[in-house]
Amino acid sequence: MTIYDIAKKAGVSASTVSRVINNKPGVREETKKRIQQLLIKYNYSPNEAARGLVTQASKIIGILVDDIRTIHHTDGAYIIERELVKLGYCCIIFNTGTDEASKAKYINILKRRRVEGAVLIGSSFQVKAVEQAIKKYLNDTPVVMANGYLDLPNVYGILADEQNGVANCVKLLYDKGHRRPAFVIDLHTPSNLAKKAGYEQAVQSLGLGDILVYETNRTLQGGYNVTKKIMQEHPEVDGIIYAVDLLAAAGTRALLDMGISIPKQVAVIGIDNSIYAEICNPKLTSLDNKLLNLSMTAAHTLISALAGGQPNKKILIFSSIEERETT
Amino acid sequence: MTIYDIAKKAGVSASTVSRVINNKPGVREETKKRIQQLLIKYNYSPNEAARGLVTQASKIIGILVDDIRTIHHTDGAYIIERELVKLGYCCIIFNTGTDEASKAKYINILKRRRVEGAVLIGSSFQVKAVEQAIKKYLNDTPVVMANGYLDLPNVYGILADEQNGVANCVKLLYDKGHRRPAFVIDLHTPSNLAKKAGYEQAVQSLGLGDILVYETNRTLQGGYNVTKKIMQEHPEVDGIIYAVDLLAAAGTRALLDMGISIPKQVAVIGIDNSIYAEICNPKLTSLDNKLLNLSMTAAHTLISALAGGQPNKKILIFSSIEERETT
DNA sequence: TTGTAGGCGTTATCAG
DNA sequence: CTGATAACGCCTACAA
Repeated sequence: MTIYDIAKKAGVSASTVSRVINNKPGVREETKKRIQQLLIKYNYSPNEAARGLVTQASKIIGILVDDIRTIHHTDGAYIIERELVKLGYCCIIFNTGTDEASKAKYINILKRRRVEGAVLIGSSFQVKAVEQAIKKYLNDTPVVMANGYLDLPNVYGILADEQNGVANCVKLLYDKGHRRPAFVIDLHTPSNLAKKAGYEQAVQSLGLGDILVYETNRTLQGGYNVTKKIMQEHPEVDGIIYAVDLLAAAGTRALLDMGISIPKQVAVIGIDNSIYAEICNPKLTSLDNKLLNLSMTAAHTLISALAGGQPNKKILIFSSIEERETT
Repeated sequence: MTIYDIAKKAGVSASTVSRVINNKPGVREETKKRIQQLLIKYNYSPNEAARGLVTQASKIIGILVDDIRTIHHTDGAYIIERELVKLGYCCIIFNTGTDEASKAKYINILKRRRVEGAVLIGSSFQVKAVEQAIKKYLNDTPVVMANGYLDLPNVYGILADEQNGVANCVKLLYDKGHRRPAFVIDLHTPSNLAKKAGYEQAVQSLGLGDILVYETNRTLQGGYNVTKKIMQEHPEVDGIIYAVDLLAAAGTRALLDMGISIPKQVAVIGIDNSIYAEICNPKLTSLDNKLLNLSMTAAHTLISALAGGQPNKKILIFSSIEERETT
């Protein structure tokens, strides 16, 4: 069912039908009514692709998520979707994985779909390959990075101050008498590296001795095992900060299973302040990097840029520590 | 940059460029090379909307999610996306909320985008308004329902046998000596109502006395409060089944805070076998409704239908109980 | 091997 | 107030 079909049935031209559909003035009330009825009768729905072709506006936003295992990435995508749909946009969402080359590929796909804007969720987009792909394909399209930044004229970054945040976590432990903190990292994303840097910085400035950084993979088993390893190799450790709540949750359980009391003997801090932190027993103290705020800000930054505004190129969102039962 | 621009630079016609882009035969190797270089030099990317107009194929799949708070819905959407992107589709994702009317609206949006297929995630799509909207707008497009079904020729349903599953949970409690089970429900979705029916059926067939169904909202606080209420009003209760893991996790904590031992005094069972169940301490026994399997099956059903196959109209996925520490 | 012409479904710009 | 007509970017016969 096209506007031509409707036009024929109504005995008018396609342009008149188009006017009615788009609520343009200059159509006699009577013909308008007639056409509207036919539109309804035949369940006419405009073809947005054809429409976009002539208006040069796809009304599509591209969202790229680097790691769907990270609950606040997926949640963030939905938050952004919800804001943009209000303005009549539709969102195509891809999960790119952490591989650099494939990210560039997806940016090309966004170009082919002629997206009017893009949001890249996750700090791992902050790499050369993505920068080049944006320059190549999306250089005329506003791109908002949720927890990342690239120095390009059309790129806007919303960043969590994770380095300071983690440094503050170390200080919190210190203030509570925990002087031997360890740090657990999984992926080497810019975000995680910033957290690690915050840990190292605070440990050094407070003179807490050696840096104790342990690596694991982002699974409950990984968090569990690495925690046991830490305590075996360094029984003097009295506080552990984990790069994400998920690992902290597993670590908490490992400590408990080892008969270690929390937070008395060992304090635990997670990062993200996700639902995991609240479900955990004892409830996790967690660095709140303001996911919701960050995603909302990303959405509004994009909306502003889309409207021709001049949003801030770089916005820093301050984190805070949500204290619960593990510190 | 259009094929015309490239054609001009190459000194050929647009059709020749088109042939090269689409790898069609009948282009002299030399001109082909020349054109390919120009394509790369100018970062040409075909406009998929224009392409779709002429090929009558949007290569777009629509995914509708009813409730993004449900972690296995959002995860499911990503699983499905990942499968379809392999075949060159791109997915537009909307979260519709649980409101019936707005769901119909989104189905219309899918039509306007001329999606080639759709996946509806969540049992709450199993309603009249959606059925009518599909008939009206998507009657020629394969629609797969993840955990739902509607009796229309183009609709395929993948369903979890939650009623039996919950009945089996009651039996499990029974076998372990827990004879006064209660059930906690939040949303009145078809899925949750099936779970409730399973509970009631088993309680009756085992002759376990009165039906004890409590309602709450899907928050940790809700799960916590309702659990205390249950134990106050019915201290004889010795087992609680919660409609979702999230509530069970909160309930577990409430029981512990009341000094009730788990599972000795009161056993707990959640539903979804989500990560929440594993993070919880004690780890939750949970009804595994095979989310991953269900989403995968949905994806493959759609792919089969898209390819012109005749997938099963209705597939039942059998659940199982993952026993952990709360039973 | 290559080019021309027509059309996909719309909107926009003119005339009338 | 209404109707031709020409785009938008691409593909595909058909013709050369």
